[in-house]
Amino acid sequence: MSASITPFSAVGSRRAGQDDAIYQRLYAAIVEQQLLPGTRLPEDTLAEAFGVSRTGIRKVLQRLAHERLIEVQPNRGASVAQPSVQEAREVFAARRVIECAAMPLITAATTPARLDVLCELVTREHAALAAGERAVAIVLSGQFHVQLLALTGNEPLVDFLAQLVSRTSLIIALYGSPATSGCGHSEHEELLALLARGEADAAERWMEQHLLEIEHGLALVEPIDDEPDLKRLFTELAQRPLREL
Amino acid sequence: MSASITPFSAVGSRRAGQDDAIYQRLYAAIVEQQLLPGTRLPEDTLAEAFGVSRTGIRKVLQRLAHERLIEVQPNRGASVAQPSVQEAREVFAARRVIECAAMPLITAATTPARLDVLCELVTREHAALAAGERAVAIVLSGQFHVQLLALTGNEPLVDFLAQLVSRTSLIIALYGSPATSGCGHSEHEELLALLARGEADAAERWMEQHLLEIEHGLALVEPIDDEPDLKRLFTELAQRPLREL
DNA sequence: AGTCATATAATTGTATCCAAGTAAAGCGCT
DNA sequence: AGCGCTTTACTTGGATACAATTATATGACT
Repeated sequence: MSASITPFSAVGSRRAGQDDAIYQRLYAAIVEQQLLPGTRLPEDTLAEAFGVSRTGIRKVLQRLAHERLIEVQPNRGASVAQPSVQEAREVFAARRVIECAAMPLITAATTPARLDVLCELVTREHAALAAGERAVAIVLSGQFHVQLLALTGNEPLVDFLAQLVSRTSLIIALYGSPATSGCGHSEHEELLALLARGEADAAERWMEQHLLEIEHGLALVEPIDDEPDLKRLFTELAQRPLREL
Repeated sequence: MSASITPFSAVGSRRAGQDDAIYQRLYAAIVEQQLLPGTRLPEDTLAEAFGVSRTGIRKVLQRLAHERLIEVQPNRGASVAQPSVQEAREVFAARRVIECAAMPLITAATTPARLDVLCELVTREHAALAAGERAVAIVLSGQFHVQLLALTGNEPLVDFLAQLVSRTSLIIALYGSPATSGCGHSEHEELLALLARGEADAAERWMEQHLLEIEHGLALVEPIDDEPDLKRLFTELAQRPLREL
């Protein structure tokens, strides 16, 4: 019963074509962590699954590749992107630069009606969290950040942040513990309070702290490869004393 | 004798394919204002010109469309983008947010060797301007801004700014007078001096002023459509008294 | 003359086909 | 058993052919 997870950027006035639906489905599946990082995406399989030819699939994959949600190795095909530790750090650093710097503009553009929209997103986020839908909560948490920046009315900035937020979903999937639910419990509400009072500087500091907390809640260490891990795991397992289950 | 104008973003580790060369040529032609905004880009013509099939061309066009350098109307084809006045304002606003906010990071990352790289860009910009190559000067001026942000080492940010800078070329082509040569005469050197002295705050203020000056040097008014203009032009021309050439 | 409808030309959208490249399996050898 | 080579299967890369859509030009009608 998840709300429709649509890509944030409308990408101009390009009206939705046939393959746009395929894009949105894949996009949603990735950011909702149904397709985990590393999952291979063969063109044939997708074409068959969506009932179209490989041509249409390739267009969609290209778009996702440009948005860095999938990685395409030449002659090897596409798979859901696995951001490296450095990439992850850069994504967070970029988010800090943009979201903090835009905070004065956001505060200036705040109106009660617009606050309501954000408040509703927070409510839905809490509901998803309460229902145990962690992945949906992460997406909603990201949408909060995007909708927040949307108050600036600056489409290029919003599109770019939407991209960074999408990549953040991948990063959480890779480096987060099962407990990491996007942003902290009721932190977003704190920001709304600051905005309602028009405290731009405090809001900016809050955002920096908020993003730092999320980043520091991750285990940003390069995951070990499967090969040596398996070897060690087996020898370790062979030498382990037997224990009844 | 223009230096190779390559797209700033390396777009990951995706090694250059065959169509990447086509992309770079089209990219350069657009930002150098050889292909002016509004120019139609039929797939057949391009395919024939580059000696490849339409398949490869479409991939390139899709990428350019994603970067907002061309506009693709469904069933109508692609043409060089014509940013609206609002788009232009948003591009500049986005640049102000990013480039100003990143200035502390840039100042911190400044080293003499890196300043030399920037200084050389300024030199080449002046040389192009002196040689009357206005379009090249605009591109070099843009590269200065991108290389500046590259000091942060933040790839997502740099890629995004590169996109904004490219769009700035289009905006200048549409709303600039023949005199607008990207950035002011020897302004960039002023910034380098500030960076050398490590004055982060002054550098940030300088950048804001710099970008505002560029924007205000443009005639950001919606261009009149050709239709009524042509009618008026012809009647005006018909009633004009004859004059010997 | 102006306008609407039709027909034609041009361009894009999509599917299918063949070639090329890469990874994996199979085989023989040391 | 381990290592290297060859072959096979699979996947993508690119081109071509056909269908769909749009814009233009032509013509008849008001």
